[in-house]
Amino acid sequence: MAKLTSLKSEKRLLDRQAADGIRTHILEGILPAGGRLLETQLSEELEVSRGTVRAALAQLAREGLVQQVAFTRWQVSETSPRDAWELYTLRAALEGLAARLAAEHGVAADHKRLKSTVAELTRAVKDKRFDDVTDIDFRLHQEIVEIAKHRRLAEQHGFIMQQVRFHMVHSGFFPTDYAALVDEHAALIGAVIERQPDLAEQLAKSHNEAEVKLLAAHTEENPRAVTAS
Amino acid sequence: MAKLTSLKSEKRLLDRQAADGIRTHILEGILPAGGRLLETQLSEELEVSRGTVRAALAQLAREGLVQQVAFTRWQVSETSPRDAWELYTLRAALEGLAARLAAEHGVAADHKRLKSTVAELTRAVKDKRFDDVTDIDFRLHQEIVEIAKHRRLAEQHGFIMQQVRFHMVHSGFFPTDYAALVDEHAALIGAVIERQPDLAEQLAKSHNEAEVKLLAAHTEENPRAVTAS
DNA sequence: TGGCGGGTAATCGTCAGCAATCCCGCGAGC
DNA sequence: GCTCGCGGGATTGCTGACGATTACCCGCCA
Repeated sequence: MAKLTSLKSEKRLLDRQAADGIRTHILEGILPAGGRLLETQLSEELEVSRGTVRAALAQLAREGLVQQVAFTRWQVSETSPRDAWELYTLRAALEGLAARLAAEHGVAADHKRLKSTVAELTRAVKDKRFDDVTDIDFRLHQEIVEIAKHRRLAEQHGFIMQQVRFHMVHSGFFPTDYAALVDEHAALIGAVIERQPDLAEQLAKSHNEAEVKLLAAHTEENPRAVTAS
Repeated sequence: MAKLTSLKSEKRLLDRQAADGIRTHILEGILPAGGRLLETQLSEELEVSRGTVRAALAQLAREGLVQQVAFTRWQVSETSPRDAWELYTLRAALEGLAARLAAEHGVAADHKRLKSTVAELTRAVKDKRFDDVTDIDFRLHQEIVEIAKHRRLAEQHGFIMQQVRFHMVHSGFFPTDYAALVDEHAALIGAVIERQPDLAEQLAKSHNEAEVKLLAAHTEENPRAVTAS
């Protein structure tokens, strides 16, 4: 059952390893939003050449975590309410498609996995392990996308979710109504398992719209909480 | 009224110019699908260093036009029916969102521009200038996306449309029912102008679904027309 | 036929260095 | 006081050469 993980791609492609390292730092909030990134400094810390660092930064720029100011500097992206709106609307569109496809193409094994993850989510909420809740939430959505068997969709969704995570870390926004969260996910997964594509798509979209409204309210109350200089 | 176009970003960023050059060659079909790309050869032809060529190729790989086989070769992407399905389903989701937003946020000037482009399209079909029809079709969808004022959506849509163009060139698939094409676009633009977000989204999606069905029929009739070794 | 090993060719990664550009502070001039 | 221009310093952009690593091809051999 357990898949073999490719022996290759272990050590190789140094630029991607470099990107992984920088990405982790950004996603964990160690590097502040808007913070500057120096090629020479990174190349010393990571012990790779400047060229490799440049390749890594270009990749991260494509992922939306880093911005390039030509001839001047690299910096960690900043977070604005506008970004949050873009992320959630785009996420809704992508996850709507993913939910539809998953409802159409999912097989028994997929359904089993989804049920298991929902159960995990429910348990984590009951136990008030809220850090775990967030992780499981992300994983659940990722599983739906994987079931959709759509390479480009999975890639785009991954980038978007990375930015969502980044935005959450730097804006201090987290879900509040955990009961509703569980209900919405349970309903979505139910629609997927019962092979109701239209309903699944609709639920995936409305789930995201609910979040974007919460977020809007949050940024109203906490204006300019994080935006750097 | 006319905006000033930035004086900068004209000549600079050699790696992007290199990417532009290679991209054009690929999109025009000069380089065959699956065709190999040699760093040394490209660097000679473009008269830039190999490092710059590598940066350009990495960019094109992120855009989906080129594939990297680690330590071995770069090659132009190949086209499969699966790719076509991915492109059209993803495109439907993105353009659905774009149409909805455009219907919600579009202003009079936007509506005027859309009407003008639809008129162009109608005229081109009437005159049987079918090359122009394809270009105007692409431009119309791009205008809707621009009206949506959604940076990430515009970026993703651009990449997808590039791949759609690539796939059309290499699979020899082009629209056939031009009357229906004009009707569908007119209906979509009408919904946008009349500010009917739900209808606009629905029309954008069904328009794409119609195309994916045509494409499926086409690849049934012409199996393996282009897929290289 | 199937496995082993060497040769070749291409990419991956490094390095030193120069060019191009931007940022910033200082001083001149109004 | 304010604006403007002008260098100097810092950082990125790009190059060329080089060695390291890897994949592919092909012949040898059992």
